[in-house]
Amino acid sequence: MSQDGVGVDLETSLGYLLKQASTALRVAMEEVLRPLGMSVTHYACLELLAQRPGLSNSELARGAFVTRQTMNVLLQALERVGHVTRPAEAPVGKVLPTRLTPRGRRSLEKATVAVRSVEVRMLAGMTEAEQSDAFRLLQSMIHSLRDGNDGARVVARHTSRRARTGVQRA
Amino acid sequence: MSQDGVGVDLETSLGYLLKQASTALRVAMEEVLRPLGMSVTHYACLELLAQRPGLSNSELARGAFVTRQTMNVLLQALERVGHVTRPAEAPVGKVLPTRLTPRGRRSLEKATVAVRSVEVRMLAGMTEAEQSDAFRLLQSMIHSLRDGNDGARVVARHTSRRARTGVQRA
DNA sequence: TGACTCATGTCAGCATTCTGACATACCGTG
DNA sequence: CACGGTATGTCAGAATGCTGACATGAGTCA
Repeated sequence: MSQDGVGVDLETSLGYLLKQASTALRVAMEEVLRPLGMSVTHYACLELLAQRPGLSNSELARGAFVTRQTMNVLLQALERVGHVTRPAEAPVGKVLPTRLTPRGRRSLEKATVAVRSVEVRMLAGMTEAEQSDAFRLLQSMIHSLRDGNDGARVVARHTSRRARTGVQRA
Repeated sequence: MSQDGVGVDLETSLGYLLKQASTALRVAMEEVLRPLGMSVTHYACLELLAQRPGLSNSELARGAFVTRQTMNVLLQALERVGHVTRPAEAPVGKVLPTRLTPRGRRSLEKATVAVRSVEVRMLAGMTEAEQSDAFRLLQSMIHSLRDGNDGARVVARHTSRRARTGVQRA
């Protein structure tokens, strides 16, 4: 209906398109993961652990793009159902290295297949060369956003820890 | 730290990179929007209304990638502070066309500048041609994900629901 | 015209994630 | 060694978005 002639730049905005793509991907993943009783963050956590055994809570959080608090509650749940294990005491410092249990690994396997199929579908219609291009271009955007910062010297970024204080909503 | 030799495919996954890029963009936007007391969804709503006056609640929801319920509470808040207006009664059907007030428009203008700067930063280091490539590739991914579906006829999904009649297009 | 399907607006309850805060452990520098 | 700076794990409360559900209006088809 609203087909106006204005140079609506949402239609031409890469940022908007990026959000759209990411949303489509998330939805598609939720779709195939739901039957397995698994959320995207849930899957990301397991996949990270499979590929890098012994990651800590904080490292997992960064890898899954959530706060370490959020990852912590997820890990506690996963521990309860026996998908991961953490030592009762930290071998060094406070860092608790997490590992998949055989059971967790089996659970992951089904999920990996499902997720892989989504990624394959997403890449359908793109040549190898185009996939490489996409990879390179996305990396460029990420890099520019991360440290191509204006004035505000971002040093830490826990996960996104600029956080002045909460947003005062309208 | 954990730099194992395993062919860690999270490092080469376009899906993972897409999420990373989208997260970086969201964080960057929140950063510049926070001083203005505005969230990303909040901004998206105003921007949509500026470019397509008279959009309905549901159309705005689809355009901002949230459910219509979520958009509804946002609109009520925006109405309360006088940034948008909706007729008390629907001119036709149940659809309430929403419009920006002058005040809402002023509020948007500042935000637009801020957001534009983020997008410019994100595109820094990319040529025009590369930006076009990125656009085309993202569109391809979105399209493949949306209807390149495998048998599983999922209908549910308030948000990306069909949307033949809405903002969607492309 | 009546039945059916679909989209919309909205209320209410629930889930997930986030922000705030605290204690603690490591590391570099003076 | 003491100290400031940074990271970590974790608990608790708050915000944000989502699912469920309902009534209503419009379009379609027989």
